[in-house]
Amino acid sequence: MRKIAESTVRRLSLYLRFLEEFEEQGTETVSSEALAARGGTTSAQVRKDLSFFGSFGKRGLGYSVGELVQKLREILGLGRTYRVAMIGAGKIGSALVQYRGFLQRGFEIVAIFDTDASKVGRAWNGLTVRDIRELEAELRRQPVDIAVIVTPAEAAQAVADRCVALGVKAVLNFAPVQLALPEDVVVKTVNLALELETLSYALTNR
Amino acid sequence: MRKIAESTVRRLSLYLRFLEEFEEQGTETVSSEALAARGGTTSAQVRKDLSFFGSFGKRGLGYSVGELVQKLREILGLGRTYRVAMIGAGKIGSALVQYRGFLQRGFEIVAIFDTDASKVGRAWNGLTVRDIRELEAELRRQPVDIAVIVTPAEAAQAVADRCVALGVKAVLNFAPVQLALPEDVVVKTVNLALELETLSYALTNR
DNA sequence: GTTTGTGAAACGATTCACAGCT
DNA sequence: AGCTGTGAATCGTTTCACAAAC
Repeated sequence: MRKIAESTVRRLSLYLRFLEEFEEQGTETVSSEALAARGGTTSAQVRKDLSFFGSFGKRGLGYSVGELVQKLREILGLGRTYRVAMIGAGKIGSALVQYRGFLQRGFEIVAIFDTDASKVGRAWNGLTVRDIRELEAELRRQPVDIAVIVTPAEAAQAVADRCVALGVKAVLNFAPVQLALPEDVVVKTVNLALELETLSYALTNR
Repeated sequence: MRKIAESTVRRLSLYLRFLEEFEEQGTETVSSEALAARGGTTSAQVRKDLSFFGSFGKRGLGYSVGELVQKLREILGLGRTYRVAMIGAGKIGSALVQYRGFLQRGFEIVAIFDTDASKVGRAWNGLTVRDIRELEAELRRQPVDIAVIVTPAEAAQAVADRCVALGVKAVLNFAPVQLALPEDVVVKTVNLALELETLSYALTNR
């Protein structure tokens, strides 16, 4: 498949959210204009984004909400369940484990790891926190698709390497470091410091 | 000042992180090539990014680490402290309040709000959780620069509007909604569902 | 009449490549 | 000799504008 820009994929994900809202409200048909208004973009952008994957609309009419939801789920690969390992059972890990949106969108947390002896053995949302030393044994027993890394900065690279060695092909990284991983592994880093500093920049320069 | 791309600002923030590491290691001088290697970009990119703000290097030599750190802090507006209100005292809010990086970079949380009566009155990291009904009174007594929104999706827009009415000029939004705010207000949204879906897309299309 | 789908044009960001300074 | 700073060239994304479909 032709290479699609990350910005396009992010917008598709947004469109899906809006379409689900329209669906709940019982709206059956939506124009690129309406979708654009909801998402702060332009109708041409919406149409171009969709056009990379096919033509899903009817001229003069717009898009069937249900059909487009279906198509977007397919495009984004949301038709299946992803198995997720959470690495780090600190505050953020704990918040993520309880985040409904995870399961709602088909991301199932199947294991949690930590180094801290006082956390190991505790039950979290029905899952037992395991010692990080059991990572290899556990992920061989039940492989995962995605590793969510919520460790301190110093531990992140090493633990990511171990996950990759175990066949993990996608990493969602909350540790404030730039992970160096093979390029066939997808890495998304959420870096709070970065977000704060772009806010700071914007506040300063206006 | 000339409009600078968001991607540029994010890279500057990354460079700053790397330079601080170099500083700790006692490195005094760094080339655009070295910075680029650390950050996964190119030397030309580094030089171009910096050139928007001045010329900080010495030809034939590179950049003084200490000087460049200083300059970047200035550019990013990190020379001051920002006062932050946390709105929502759920799991994520609680994780953020304890996040060291906040204070470390000059972002001081001065108030926490929630609707939940069982949370109101509790002390969190030395701060008392207040009833959201006190938002106006409290933010008038001690104005803040930034509101961090960690409420459920349904509550986010209304609470953001109230903050903006109180003069808040920057919002960091963790609620999974697209906030509609006046364009002189800077909004950064961290949307976990979006990150997961871009991972899903990348896993599917390769 | 309305709205899509899409080439073409405009715009913006990155990379190239080299003159100029140390 | 080495490395920056920056115009020019390239590449990628967004916007325009209109013919085609309903």
